[in-house]
Amino acid sequence: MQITRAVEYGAMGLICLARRGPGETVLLEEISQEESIPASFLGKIFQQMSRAGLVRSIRGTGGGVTLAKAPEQITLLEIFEAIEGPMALQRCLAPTVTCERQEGCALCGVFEQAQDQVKEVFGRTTVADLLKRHAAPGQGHRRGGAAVGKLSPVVE
Amino acid sequence: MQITRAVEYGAMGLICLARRGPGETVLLEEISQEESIPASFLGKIFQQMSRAGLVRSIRGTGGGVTLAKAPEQITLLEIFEAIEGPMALQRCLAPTVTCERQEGCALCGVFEQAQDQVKEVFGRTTVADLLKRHAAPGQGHRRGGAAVGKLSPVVE
DNA sequence: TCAAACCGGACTAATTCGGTCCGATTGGTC
DNA sequence: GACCAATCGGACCGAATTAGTCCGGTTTGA
Ligand code: FES
Ligand code: FES
Repeated sequence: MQITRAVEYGAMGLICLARRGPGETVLLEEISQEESIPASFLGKIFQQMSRAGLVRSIRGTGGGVTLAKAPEQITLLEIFEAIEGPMALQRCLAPTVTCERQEGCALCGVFEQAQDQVKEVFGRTTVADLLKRHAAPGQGHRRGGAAVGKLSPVVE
Repeated sequence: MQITRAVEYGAMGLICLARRGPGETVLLEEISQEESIPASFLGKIFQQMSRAGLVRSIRGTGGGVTLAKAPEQITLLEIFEAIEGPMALQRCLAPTVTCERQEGCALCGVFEQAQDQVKEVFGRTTVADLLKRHAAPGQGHRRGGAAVGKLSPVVE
């Protein structure tokens, strides 16, 4: 039950791309080195993000990848779904379901609530946000985090 | 990135147990059949929930398992963590971290927000809630669910 | 003492994850 | 047109995780 490396790498890749000027094309190899992500794996990931329309990729000499939209327009949810497909926190929330029970099942109702929350967080977080927060170091995120029942006020 | 069967089965098992009278001991075999969960797997799962103090298990003739607390006192979060250990939606949120980056990393900050939301949902949902919703069939949960940006008002 | 039940750990099969490899394709450059 | 630079696409592979199974051990009631 963990976010995969692919998504993590994908997001890092886009942040790295957004850090450059807008519309700049960068070699995959360069991103790979900068973020220490295996180049061939990163290639795969960018392929998927390209198909999803998040980046544009240019082949041939002088090619590379560019953001296809402004960093403020690319959400983490899009990145996630570009790479993993539709989010399904539990098997019964997937497009094709294999579980009997189904109708009137309480359990997947809760899972769906949880999933909607995750989607909401991912959906409101853009690459620009990530970049901005990345640029401002100092206080790491760890262990000051809101515990259950005391949510961190992130937006407003 | 999915909730495991073990957690799903664990929750179903407890719901099944709660459906009986309070303090009633039930055979694992019985739960297994009722919920069509492999008996030996279910045994494993109840072992872990027993160690976590969610159920009490009685061996020997006439044994079985009972809820160790009232259904209103057992949250889905407890079930989850009894079975899976501490929740970590991403590797950097785990107790022992293997990722460089760490301090000032924007990405896992977002993941932690998402995780806190999930914990909040799971933490407020008890076995009693699940049972109640399970008992009231009719409207399944599917596809009426809140989309991003329009959260379902569950508790207030 | 015997059988009913859970306990505990070792084991296994299937699936997913985290990549690698390589040939094909596309586009510049000379 | 030859050649090189880059991504594309799919096949492949090893490791880890998931989803169980098995079996001998222990506890307990009859
Ligand atoms: S329908 Fe499969 S767990 Fe609810
Ligand atoms: S510290 Fe590992 S992804 Fe943020």
